[in-house]
Amino acid sequence: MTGLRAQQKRDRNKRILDVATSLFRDSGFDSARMEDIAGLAEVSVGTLYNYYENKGDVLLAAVTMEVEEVLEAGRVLVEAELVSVDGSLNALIGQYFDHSLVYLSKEMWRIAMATAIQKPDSPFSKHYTDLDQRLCAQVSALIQRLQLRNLVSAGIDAKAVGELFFNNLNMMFIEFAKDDAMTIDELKAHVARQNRPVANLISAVRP
Amino acid sequence: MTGLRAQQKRDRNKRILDVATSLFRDSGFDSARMEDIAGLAEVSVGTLYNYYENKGDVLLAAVTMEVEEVLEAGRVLVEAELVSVDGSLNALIGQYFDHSLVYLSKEMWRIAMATAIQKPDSPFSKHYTDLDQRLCAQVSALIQRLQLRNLVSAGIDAKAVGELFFNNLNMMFIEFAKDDAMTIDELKAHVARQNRPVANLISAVRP
DNA sequence: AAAAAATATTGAATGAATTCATTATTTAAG
DNA sequence: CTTAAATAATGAATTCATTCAATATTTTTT
Repeated sequence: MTGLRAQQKRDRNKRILDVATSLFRDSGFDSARMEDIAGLAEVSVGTLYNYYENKGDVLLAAVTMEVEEVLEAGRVLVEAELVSVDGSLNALIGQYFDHSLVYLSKEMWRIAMATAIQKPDSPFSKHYTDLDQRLCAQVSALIQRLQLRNLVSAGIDAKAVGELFFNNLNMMFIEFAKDDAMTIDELKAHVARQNRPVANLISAVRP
Repeated sequence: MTGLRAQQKRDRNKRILDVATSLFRDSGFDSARMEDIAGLAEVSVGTLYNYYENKGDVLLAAVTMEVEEVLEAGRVLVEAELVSVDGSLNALIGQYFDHSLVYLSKEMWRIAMATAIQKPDSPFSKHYTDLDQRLCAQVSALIQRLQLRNLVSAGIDAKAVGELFFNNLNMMFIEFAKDDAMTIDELKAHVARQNRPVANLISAVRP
């Protein structure tokens, strides 16, 4: 038995998250009022605030679900056949970007990222930051695996280079979210250009 | 003659900015109410909103002044004697970081960055983004100058590498602002480690 | 120098997020 | 199976950012 309370909590939480995600996507973040979310999820406003510290936190929770999926898909790619530094890196990063607008709008990303920066102590911000670190670790893991396969030169600090690549793609994703006119393909191309020189330099020449 | 209106505008604007900067630093962003800022600056709330679109914009204006100073100091460094890739890069970046907490608190940075992301169409957000681009261009300019001096290998895409370095330091600065416990020295050390492998790889071996 | 047009200022009104004292429900103890 | 303790839900009240119609000031025109 899970306990009645735990069950009810899970149910309410799911309802809140489902309702909020649709509202944010369909009406935009600002137009979705906490009262609306509470009403549609059949809880009171007070209860809503029992589950989430503030409106931004509700959004961050939705984004979080999305990133978990991206991480899982990325894990598969890192384990897969590795061809070249440039190729594998672009495949992984391209996958991140392709996944980003499936459930979420650019506006939702903007507000989620802004909230994570603005209130770093709120529980969901911490969770979001943790996801970022796992994504970063995934890029580093890719470089390390390429190194094990002798596709990256031995002397290279793979972790450091992975962080560099990740921070770059993360920053570029912020630029992408800020600019409604920018397409995913343009984003990919720009990041690929930035990565190329370093990817080439760290590539080991096969004996 | 400058015109009475223009003069009054400049005066009011200065008062608002001075008052707001102190209030944000001393009482924190949330505790500083728009009514307080207006009152101390001797204008009405309505007028305050004539000068700035929203509360975040007021903060962004303060941050903007600060970044202009950093840019100017950076310009001097880029023109100065260049020693090595690693050395020059760390000098420039270290300068950025050292300057960052002179007038502003970490909280002010967090909210400024969050606002710039969240409302990319507001005039001050555009201005802030523009400053970021100028900082980025400055890092690229450094790499290009190192290349002219034959300290960076000829074949390298200096602009791309500069962007990579910049996006990395920018992202790391966000992490720094999010973490109240992190010191500037820790930030510098971490970024230096991330840059080192690439700095070494692009360095030309002097003939 | 009066009138008209253009620009700015004002603060009360609005609306939405957030708080909190009260009330209700669930769980644990006797 | 009561009773007490612990948790959770509630929504009216509060607090602020933001808006806007009315008013005032400055500039331009005649």
